[in-house]
Amino acid sequence: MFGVEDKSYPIELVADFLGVNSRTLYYYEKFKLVCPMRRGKKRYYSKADIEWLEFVRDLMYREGMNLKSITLLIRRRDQVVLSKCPEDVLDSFKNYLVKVEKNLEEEEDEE
Amino acid sequence: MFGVEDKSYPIELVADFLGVNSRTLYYYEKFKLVCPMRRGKKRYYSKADIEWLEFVRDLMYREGMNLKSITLLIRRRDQVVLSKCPEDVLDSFKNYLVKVEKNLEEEEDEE
DNA sequence: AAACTTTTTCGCTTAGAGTGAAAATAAATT
DNA sequence: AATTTATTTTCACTCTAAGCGAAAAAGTTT
Repeated sequence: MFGVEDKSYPIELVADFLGVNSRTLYYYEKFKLVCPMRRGKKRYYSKADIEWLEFVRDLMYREGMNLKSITLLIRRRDQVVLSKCPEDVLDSFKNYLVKVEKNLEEEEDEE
Repeated sequence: MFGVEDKSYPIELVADFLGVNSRTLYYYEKFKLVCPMRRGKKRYYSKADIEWLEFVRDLMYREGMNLKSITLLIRRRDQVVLSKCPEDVLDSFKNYLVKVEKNLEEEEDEE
């Protein structure tokens, strides 16, 4: 996919690979759809991050979903849609999902 | 909910009840989100139609989902989201869903 | 067929998603 | 540490989806 294991990649490279603008990735981050590792201010995307973003991108571009729908499915741990995401990617994203859910419970508490 | 069993209601009344414009209901129909019975050209919404529309409206207004996402979940018979819809409403909507899926398979064939 | 409804079409508005360009900040290099 | 280079952030703009107002067209009713 991008060569070596456990490497991480700068935003511009990832954006190119995904075929989106880097500003789009910043935008997704605001919606907690991704959370790249940071050294200082600079972002580093892992392989799992990138595959996750591919998955998100497809939901948006291929299927026409919007951001809110995707975050809703994440929060409800939706099987039907999320299961289309590669097992290992979802695994490595799980910790992050938990973190996100906790934050969401604090901010707004419905459900 | 609206009184008597097995009755049906004209679009303006339903729109009022749901708190949306009747044009919105025509709009949803284009996206195959609802399919009211028709006598001639005139539409008649059943109780199940109305409850289904309430469900859809909440997904859109409360959760911020878009139409494409909802139709995707329907096509994938998504449990997590669709299960929030009353059993009986979903039941009476099932025949319609099957019909919708068949049409979709003819038009575009992916999946 | 006149009066009244419902449907359809056209065009406008608002908000979400995405991006370009430049300003601000950080990182790297000499 | 000062200059160059890269990244982040902000601002403003575009494009499309969702929704609705108003009027024209088609249907119903009496």
